[in-house]
Amino acid sequence: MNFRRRIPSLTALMTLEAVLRHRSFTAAAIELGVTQAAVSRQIAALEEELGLPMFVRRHRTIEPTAECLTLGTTLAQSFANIADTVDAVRSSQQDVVTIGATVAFSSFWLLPRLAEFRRENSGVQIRVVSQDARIDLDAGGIDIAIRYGRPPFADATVVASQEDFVVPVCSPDYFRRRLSGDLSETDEFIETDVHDRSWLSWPQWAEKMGRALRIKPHLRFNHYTEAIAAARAGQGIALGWRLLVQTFLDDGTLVALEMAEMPTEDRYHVLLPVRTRRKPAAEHAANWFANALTR
Amino acid sequence: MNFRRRIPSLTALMTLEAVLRHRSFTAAAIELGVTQAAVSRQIAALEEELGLPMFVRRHRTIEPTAECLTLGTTLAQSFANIADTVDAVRSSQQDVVTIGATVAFSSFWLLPRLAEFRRENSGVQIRVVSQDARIDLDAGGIDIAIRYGRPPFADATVVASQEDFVVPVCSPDYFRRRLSGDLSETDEFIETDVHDRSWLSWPQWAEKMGRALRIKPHLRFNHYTEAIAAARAGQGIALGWRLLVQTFLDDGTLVALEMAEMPTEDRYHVLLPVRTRRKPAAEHAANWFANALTR
DNA sequence: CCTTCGCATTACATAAAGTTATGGATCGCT
DNA sequence: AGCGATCCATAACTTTATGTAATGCGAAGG
Repeated sequence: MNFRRRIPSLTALMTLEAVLRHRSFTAAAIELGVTQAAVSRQIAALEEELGLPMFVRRHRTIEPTAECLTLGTTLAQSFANIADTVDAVRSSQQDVVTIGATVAFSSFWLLPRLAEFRRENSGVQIRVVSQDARIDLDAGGIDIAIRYGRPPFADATVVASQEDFVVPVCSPDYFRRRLSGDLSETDEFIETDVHDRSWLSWPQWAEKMGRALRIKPHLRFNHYTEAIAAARAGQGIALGWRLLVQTFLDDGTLVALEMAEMPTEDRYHVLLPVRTRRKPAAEHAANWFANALTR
Repeated sequence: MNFRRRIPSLTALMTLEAVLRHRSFTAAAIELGVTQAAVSRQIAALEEELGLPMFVRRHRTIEPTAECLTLGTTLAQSFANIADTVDAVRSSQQDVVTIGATVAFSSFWLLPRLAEFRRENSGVQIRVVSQDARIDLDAGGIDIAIRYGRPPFADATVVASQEDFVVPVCSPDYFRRRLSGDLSETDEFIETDVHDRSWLSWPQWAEKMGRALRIKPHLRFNHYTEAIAAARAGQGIALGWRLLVQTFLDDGTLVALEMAEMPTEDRYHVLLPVRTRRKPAAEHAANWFANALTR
């Protein structure tokens, strides 16, 4: 029962199964995410180990040997059984829903609403994965993504979407300290450095609002959460995405400097994966958050 | 069907199966031939990957989780299937040596010598593939070929070669019935129709021997074995390749009509494949038959 | 209290796997 | 006939996965 001694390299066997299915080293390499040379190496090593050819090499094509067909059939079945069981075991965590969002969205919008979600859905655990890098739903592991951008999304189905508005915000204290009136170059601006085309910087905001204003940021941060924290601490004016800063406007730790709010071109989307498995709990949670987002 | 993406490290899965069977990291490590630390590492990595515990660690003992039991059952079955199939594929070929030769060579030379080979190599099975069409060693499935022709052969390495001689042969009965002396047009000639440039027909023999003889064959066959059988049955004279008909000359069922034997331009070759894998048993058998051929 | 035992962890070593660059062979096309 | 395309093979080098030695921790039992 010592499988380690009886079975050749499982990497090579997995490679064999892919080559046999594709009838091509190159196509198998693409699926496996390695180079043709790596596949050639694995097949050669396996043939050496078994003392048997697996493929007859012909010009631009290969033919499997009888032994290869025999072995390949078993491998395909065995790997499918293993993969299915792994999937089943993973999804036995049926009641854990993993949500992916940006750090700012997660902090400002999602977390304050988790308590309410939990009260209404006591049987479901939420796990939050926050990262500013784009969440890839095809990679699996994420049940719901909340993404800022414009559809269509190759990896996702849009459950709901919500536009937003941008408005300059600052603390009440800063508001009292400055001269009333329009923004001017004597104001202290807080900028967030985000290298994403959907992001809005201060100069872009001024241009879109038609302001003849040369804005030189007084403070710069690489996370929006920090920029907003600085604004709330009275250190200047930051651009506020209404949906994200609404809780602070409500509790008075931030005030809007203008009545006019500029609509954003991009929107927030609640997304479900198109290619990876969906849990029922995840679909239910997605609907809940979609309602909360569009309310 | 991309198993590589769906299945965690197969090394870790194989480790899990062993740990579950032994209910012990340390005992599994011994079976796997690694250290306990390596096992600990693999299980930890798998638990991390799956996001689930596989074992509950207790004092000096471990208990598998329900998920571990589920997964372990599938793994044990899948690895057993793979191992059994690998074993079957290996042993189906390891001690079977397949020799390819023409039907005539197989019948007249090879088969009479198989008994002796078997006596001296009781662990090796010989399988004979006889066909008059050329044996392609590149196609696989043939371990040794015995081929009549001239090197070089693109698909083969020559282990040994042996020239032959051609001589007219007939049965002793036919020999007594004919007028003594040179062959004449009153003799009954048995011809074999073979469309191969290495073959020798009666007119070609007469020309090469400088005989002013118009030979019109009395009988024609498409297999040389039949031509020789007809000659032994007293129905005429056939061209005899010494190596092939030697056993009949020895047992008296055929006699040579002339002392002069014409050397053939082509030779017999014992060949091993250059491109497909060689079995140790096949190389040994090739040497045995090479010795027998050149003896 | 001390010892034992079995898993956990860390820093390091190395085997296994993968990559880049290049070659060879055999088609098909001009 | 020459050239280009395509697909597998191979060698030298790189990266990743796996394994090891040393040590630690914790919970029993004597």
